[in-house]
Amino acid sequence: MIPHVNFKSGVPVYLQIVEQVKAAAAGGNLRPGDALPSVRALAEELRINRNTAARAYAELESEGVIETRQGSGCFLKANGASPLRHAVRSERLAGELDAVIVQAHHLRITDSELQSLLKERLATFRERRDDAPDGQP
Amino acid sequence: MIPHVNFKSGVPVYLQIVEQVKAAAAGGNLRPGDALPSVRALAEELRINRNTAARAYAELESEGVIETRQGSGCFLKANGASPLRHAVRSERLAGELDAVIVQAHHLRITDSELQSLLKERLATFRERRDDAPDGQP
Amino acid sequence: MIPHVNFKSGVPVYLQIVEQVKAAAAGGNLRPGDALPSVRALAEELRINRNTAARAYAELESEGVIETRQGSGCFLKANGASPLRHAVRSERLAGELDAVIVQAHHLRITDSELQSLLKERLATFRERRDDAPDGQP
Amino acid sequence: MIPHVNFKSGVPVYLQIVEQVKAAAAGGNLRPGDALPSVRALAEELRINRNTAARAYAELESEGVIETRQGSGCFLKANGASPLRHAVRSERLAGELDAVIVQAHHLRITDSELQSLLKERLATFRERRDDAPDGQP
DNA sequence: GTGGTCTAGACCACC
DNA sequence: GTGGTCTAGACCACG
Repeated sequence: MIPHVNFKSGVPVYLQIVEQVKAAAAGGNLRPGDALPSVRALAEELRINRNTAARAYAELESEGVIETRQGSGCFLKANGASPLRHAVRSERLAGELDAVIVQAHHLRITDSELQSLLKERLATFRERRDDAPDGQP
Repeated sequence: MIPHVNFKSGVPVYLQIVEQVKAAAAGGNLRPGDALPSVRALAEELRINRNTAARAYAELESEGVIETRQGSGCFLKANGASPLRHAVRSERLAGELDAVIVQAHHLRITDSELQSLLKERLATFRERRDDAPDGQP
Repeated sequence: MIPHVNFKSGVPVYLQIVEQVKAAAAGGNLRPGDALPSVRALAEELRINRNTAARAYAELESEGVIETRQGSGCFLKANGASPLRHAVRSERLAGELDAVIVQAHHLRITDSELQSLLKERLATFRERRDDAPDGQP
Repeated sequence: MIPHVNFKSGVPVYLQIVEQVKAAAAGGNLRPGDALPSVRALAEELRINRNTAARAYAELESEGVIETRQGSGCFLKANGASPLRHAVRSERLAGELDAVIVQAHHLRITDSELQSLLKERLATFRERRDDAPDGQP
């Protein structure tokens, strides 16, 4: 699983990597236990500084998404029990949803269109997970 | 309509203002034609520099949310026809939704919980709009 | 290539820098690929704030004159194919020429004097370019 | 002779008026002795503040382009002898020409194209002057 | 080391 | 009175 970075987007490169690994984990392209490329391999592949790659992995580890085992590399962790209570977690998500709702309003997208869109995107993710039963094919 | 800012959140103050004005517009607390507080008044109220307030308004104007008239102040624009085609707009929103879905996965919130949450938040917004039929009374 | 700024002229410092870099590029003192002084070095040299220097470079980048690479510095871009059609470009220049013609009239400089003056200035520029075949030696 | 202003251009309204009056004088649409609209007529016509119109006229008067006679209005002055020596005047113009040359370079317009363009624009101005032998027709 | 962002103060242009 | 610009200081992100 090699992320793809856009140097001109203004979004920090290390964050682009973080987001893509998280998205791959959510979408099933990466499954618990799967190995990620080594820091130096990733750096070479994307033509980025090794520090930048290391920073992305450090961020992912601190978020509990991956696990680095000295000498063997980085691996996707199981989507373990979150340290936060369910109510807290859904509250956090509610904040993000509100932002999406606000933007939908300014994009003149109706409530029901938004709900359909969510349904559609969820289906896409589910499909992707089912198509990749053993991690990246 | 006076936004409320949190100086310790790390989120730039001017962006907090932008988001709150957009949310107020989407939630019905601000209606097209309504005047926003002047740059000076806002700055004094929030104890921030005038430039910070001005920057928030500049950003809102560049996003097409407000209109600024020299010497008279800033006013909420009608949520006019977006210059983008509908397909482009919903694609843009889909990207944001995907990010929410990814985060939901990492927060271990199921698809159906997410859908319920969206429904609930939409209801909250609708309610707010109906309670403020003439702007904030 | 170190620009020279005049603090009493009333012209914004950052714009003076922009103009001088553009003039150096046109006059051959700077050639594609040449490095510009770093933001910090330029600021120190001219005794200005780093932001002022950075703003000049930002403006130059947005005009497509230079290219800025994180961590390495700023470099003069090749005077690449303009995104505008030739007709549009010469129309834009015509507007500037008209302004010069108007001013010539108010300075009571005749048409033929103006034409000679242009010829003379063009020769000066050409000479400068020829004297600096490898950037400023 | 009623100028036309563009409120969205960012250029101060009073300066747009100044430039247009000067251009009209140079192009022959206004001739020495011609009357300009009164401050209040101009302000009403363009839907601008009377102060803005007055400021434009003040600027024109201080540049020696027009003359205000209390009670009778504003009139275009003869393009009187400039207080500056010829050398100074052509030096000033040379600076403006240099700026045009630099921009021509960035617009990838060749030296000879620039010279032709000047010739063409001068011809246009001359023609306009000849077509309007008695001021605005 | 590099460039970029956010906030701020002073000043200006406009109505 | 209104909003806008320029310069500045402190801090951050990146390589």
